[in-house]
Amino acid sequence: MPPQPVSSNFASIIRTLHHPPAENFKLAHILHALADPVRLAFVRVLTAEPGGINCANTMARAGLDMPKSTCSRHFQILRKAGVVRSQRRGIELINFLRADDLQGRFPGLLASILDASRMERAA
Amino acid sequence: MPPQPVSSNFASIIRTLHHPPAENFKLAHILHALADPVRLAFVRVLTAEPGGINCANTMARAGLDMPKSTCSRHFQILRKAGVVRSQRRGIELINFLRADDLQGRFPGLLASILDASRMERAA
DNA sequence: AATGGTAGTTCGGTTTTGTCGAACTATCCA
DNA sequence: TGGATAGTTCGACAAAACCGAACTACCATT
Repeated sequence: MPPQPVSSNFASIIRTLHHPPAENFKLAHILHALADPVRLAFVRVLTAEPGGINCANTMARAGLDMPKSTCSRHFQILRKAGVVRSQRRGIELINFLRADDLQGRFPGLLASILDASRMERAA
Repeated sequence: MPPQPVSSNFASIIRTLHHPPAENFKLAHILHALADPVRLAFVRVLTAEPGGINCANTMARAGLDMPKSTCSRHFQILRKAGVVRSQRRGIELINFLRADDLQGRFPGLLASILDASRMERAA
């Protein structure tokens, strides 16, 4: 086949950022996504950032430090479960909590987990 | 050392069945324990059995079949997280949901997860 | 107190899942 | 076109899940 002149660069965006529709959320996946202190900390940060926040700043706000690849993987798990939506804004990837989708699919679930998380931190 | 005449057989019971006190529950452990369809099914069964239910019957009521060792391990994870209390009754091990302890430590958490689980099943 | 039966745990080997550095891709700016 | 920044993917290694087999605990009978 002939060589591609320039790699069409939106293909990879589509490949990396697939978000499940709310009706396909699986409870087990959501609980697994939140059953990790790092990811739960990320979600707590996201609740305070309705305008979205990028990966590196999420780590900083959570007071955590880790390799970029690990952070990326944590966000990937949150994304695949439906907890987070990510969209590119310029050079960075902005993450949003899918609070409404979660509330619609499993009412009260996220709120009670976040309550529990804050309670545990406060103790 | 001198040979033990008869192995003191309560030691192993203490070894196998250690239940954390409610104030030591970790949210991440509880979510991890419940982030598995099999264990979540077990917990749903336990909610309907306030008098406790043994391992084999829990599987049966959940409509599941698996090796004993796998079932044992699932209950071990639930136990270590604090979701379940197990006590020997004669030949069998009876499992109870620690609903009150969970409610005391993380109010509303278990209820919302069970609601979500039943909702997902019903759909 | 030996035998046998039932309930469940532990062990060992294999498979799956998580972690992290290195290389790669996407985007912006000069 | 080059350099800088943000994040993803790859590959190798480490940790955890799975299941059959062997083991322990308990009860009942003899």
